[in-house]
Amino acid sequence: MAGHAEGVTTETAQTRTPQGERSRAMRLRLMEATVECLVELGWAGTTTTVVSQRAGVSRGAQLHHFPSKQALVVAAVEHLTDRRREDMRTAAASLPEDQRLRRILDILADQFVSPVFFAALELWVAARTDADLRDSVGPLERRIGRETHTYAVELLGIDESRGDNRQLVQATLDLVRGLGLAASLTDDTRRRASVLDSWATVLDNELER
Amino acid sequence: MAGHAEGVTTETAQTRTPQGERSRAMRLRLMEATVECLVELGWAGTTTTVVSQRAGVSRGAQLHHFPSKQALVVAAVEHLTDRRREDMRTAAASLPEDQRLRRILDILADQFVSPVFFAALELWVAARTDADLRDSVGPLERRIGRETHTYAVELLGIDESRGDNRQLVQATLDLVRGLGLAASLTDDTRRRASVLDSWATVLDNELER
DNA sequence: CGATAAACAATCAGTCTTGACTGTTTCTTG
DNA sequence: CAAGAAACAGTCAAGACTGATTGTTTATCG
Repeated sequence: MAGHAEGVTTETAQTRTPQGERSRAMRLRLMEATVECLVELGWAGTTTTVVSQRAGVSRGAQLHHFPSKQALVVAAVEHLTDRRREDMRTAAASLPEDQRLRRILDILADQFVSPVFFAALELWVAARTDADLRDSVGPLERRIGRETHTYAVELLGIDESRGDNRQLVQATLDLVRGLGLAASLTDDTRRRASVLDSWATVLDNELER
Repeated sequence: MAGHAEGVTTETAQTRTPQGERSRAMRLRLMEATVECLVELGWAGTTTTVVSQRAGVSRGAQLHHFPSKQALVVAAVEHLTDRRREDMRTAAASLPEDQRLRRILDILADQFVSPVFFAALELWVAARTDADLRDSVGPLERRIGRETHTYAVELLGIDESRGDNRQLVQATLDLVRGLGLAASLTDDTRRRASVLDSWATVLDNELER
């Protein structure tokens, strides 16, 4: 119904969302659905069909945005890193003065028992035996590792160049990764807390400040 | 028994292997092939067909021994635990006197960067989102965890009830697990060695003997 | 206002995996 | 030695997943 003389562009676009906006929202929905699927169904269970259904996006639209499962998943990983960063920033914002070190460990450990980590874990493991995926995930994971490391150093407020500080931070991150892996199969919140308690005192003794 | 004609049994069985023997050998081949497939191809790539081909066993024979993929994989996990135990025993047998602690860490860490661990990792992750598999793998993994823990305590020659010793051993095992996970994607032998170096000195300081 | 291009929907064909079925060989037992 | 049971081989049908193809709607530009 082209009311032949209306303000053409201005008035017809009353409730219309610009295509760029919709496109971005759709990409976001797809990526978040991908993450959800990874967490709930694992790598093998995360089929492109399931993702499209969960995202409420038609299969064609999905393939328009992400031409392959590979592309979809890689984008989802990218998206994941942002969420990880955000989570950490907000948690770190409200750090109390007392037991600061112990709280920092909790923040770091939480990174590796969260659904976000489980999704990343699925990718991680799948990438081990998939060359293409490894090429995408490997560098990305290294970048995240470095980011997390420098952020941990920042939180702890230590000088990396002194003594074994650098190795201790790395060990801490490897430790929480191991704890996260254990948590993926069994809920061992209590054990984890006790291990972190001990580790906090150890770090307090061993870090050079 | 058929007195006069015993030549029958003895002579006809010249090159014949008893069926129990063959059966066991075939089961073993299937399980080892399963482990190999898990390591090289990952969980999704480990199809029953591929396993049977690699084991040189017909598909029918395979299904005779293991009625489903589930059964095959669970059996392979059981088999895995034995290999893990053996590996550790043999490695621990030749422990030198000097730098004993550091060597012990290597033995433990090797457990988690070996193909054996990678195969177990595939199962571990797959079990997270597969209820049936989790019921089989969960208890088993806990058992192995306990075994490894007591063995580590034995190697270190410490009293678990003193101080934070118990937590420190657990942290050590969680650490090497985290290191193993990192190693699955990127070969970071050097970094791992440096982290373990620091960890050794930490343990040396913090363990109560 | 008309045309072009992008976004989207729906369907379909090819491939792979699983586990069941049927027939053959090998061992054990009376 | 014969009969029955177990081990084994090969084939096949059902189901699922991926990605390509074709047709329709929506936005932007001349």
